[in-house]
Amino acid sequence: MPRTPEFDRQTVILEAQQVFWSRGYGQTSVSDLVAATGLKPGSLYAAFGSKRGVFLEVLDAYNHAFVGRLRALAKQESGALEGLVGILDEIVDDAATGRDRRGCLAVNALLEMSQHDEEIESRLRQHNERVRRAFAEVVKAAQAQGDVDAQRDPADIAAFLVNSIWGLRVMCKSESDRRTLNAIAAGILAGIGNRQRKIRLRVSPAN
Amino acid sequence: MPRTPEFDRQTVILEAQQVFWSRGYGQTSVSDLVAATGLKPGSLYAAFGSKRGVFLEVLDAYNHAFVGRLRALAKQESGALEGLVGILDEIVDDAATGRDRRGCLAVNALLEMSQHDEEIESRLRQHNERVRRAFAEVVKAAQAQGDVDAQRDPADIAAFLVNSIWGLRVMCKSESDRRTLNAIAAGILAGIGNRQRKIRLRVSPAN
DNA sequence: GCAATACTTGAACGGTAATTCAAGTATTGC
DNA sequence: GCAATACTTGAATTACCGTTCAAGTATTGC
Repeated sequence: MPRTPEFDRQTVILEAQQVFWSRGYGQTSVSDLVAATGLKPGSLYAAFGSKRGVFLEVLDAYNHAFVGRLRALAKQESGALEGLVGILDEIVDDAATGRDRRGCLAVNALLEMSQHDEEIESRLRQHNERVRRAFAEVVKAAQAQGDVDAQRDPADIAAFLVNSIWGLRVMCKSESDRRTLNAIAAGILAGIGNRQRKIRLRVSPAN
Repeated sequence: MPRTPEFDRQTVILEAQQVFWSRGYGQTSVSDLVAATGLKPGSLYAAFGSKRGVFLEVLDAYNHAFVGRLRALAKQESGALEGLVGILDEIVDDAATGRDRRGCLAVNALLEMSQHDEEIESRLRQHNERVRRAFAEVVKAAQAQGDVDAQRDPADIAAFLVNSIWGLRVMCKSESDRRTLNAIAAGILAGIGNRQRKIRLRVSPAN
């Protein structure tokens, strides 16, 4: 009897994610979402309730993807530190290439909205905690593998890592000099106690 | 002959700064500025041209104040590292008290506007460079005073410091646990090579 | 094919924002 | 005091945005 919906919810969310990520919440109009997803306003509102509803789902999808990646890293039997360095390296590379400068969707949302939208604030706080726990698991694995000082609390190291990455996610908006970015990454590795430099950042061609 | 203007430009800018800092650019309406400054729309537009004009001047004032503070620190004959730790400590304390969670006006502006406003982007890039140079001067002083490893490039350490502080300016939006924040600060100090912990963070009462 | 179902469509609505401008008003030098 | 000056005022203007809804349309089971 009923007609079946003509769109795939997850596809729509990923398309909307691109727009929100590039332009932020406030600068994204419903018209932009309509253009990006192909859904007309009525369908969008039937499916998600509001522009804000779309955004909340986009945020959840974003967090889920990143936490999933970290959990996979923590489960591996070796290379946890290499995995962390890989993530750092990727963020540095993203900043140095500097094509879009979109930064991190969650950081952008936190700064744009947490002040005046309690639901988004608490949602992002939950996301933040999940990310930090996931990082802590990876750090714990790296400690078990003898690559990170086992004396220090993994949660503390994870908090420092998240802080540093968030810094890079801001930095990428105005800095694309690879030498500078590598120096920052080196400082971060020193901060997690990797004094011996067992792991080095991949040195990419000069910027 | 002419009537003299009835307001003090700097006072108006500082009042506007409070509003932009608390609410961000997009969420601040001209009515908010009218309410905060006491100037009516017509006077505001006569004096600053546009809402954006007010914001640019606010941004300049903000940068000028912070850079001035750093330069004063660099000129002192001793205590450069203590000064840096003091700034860190202040930011941590601000985050832990978490009364307003306004973070850093420049970071907020960078994330909100740099993508779609080239003039603001380049202005903030200049500000960023000035801040980093000023930090580098303080680091140089700390090196001369024997408190920071003199082998490392002050500019690199400064970049790492700015990155870490920007991270904290994001972190304060969703984290106010003092233990966690102190752990982050400890990581930052480890990152600038303060292994011996000559300087400790002031330990404030539990959160 | 047909009726039932519910998805799709896009024009219209109400609200709000930034900006302008013509009228009002306070201050100045003489 | 007076005329000249230019600052102040706030209602009006223009534009856009999120949201709704009534009409249209495609799909399904029979």
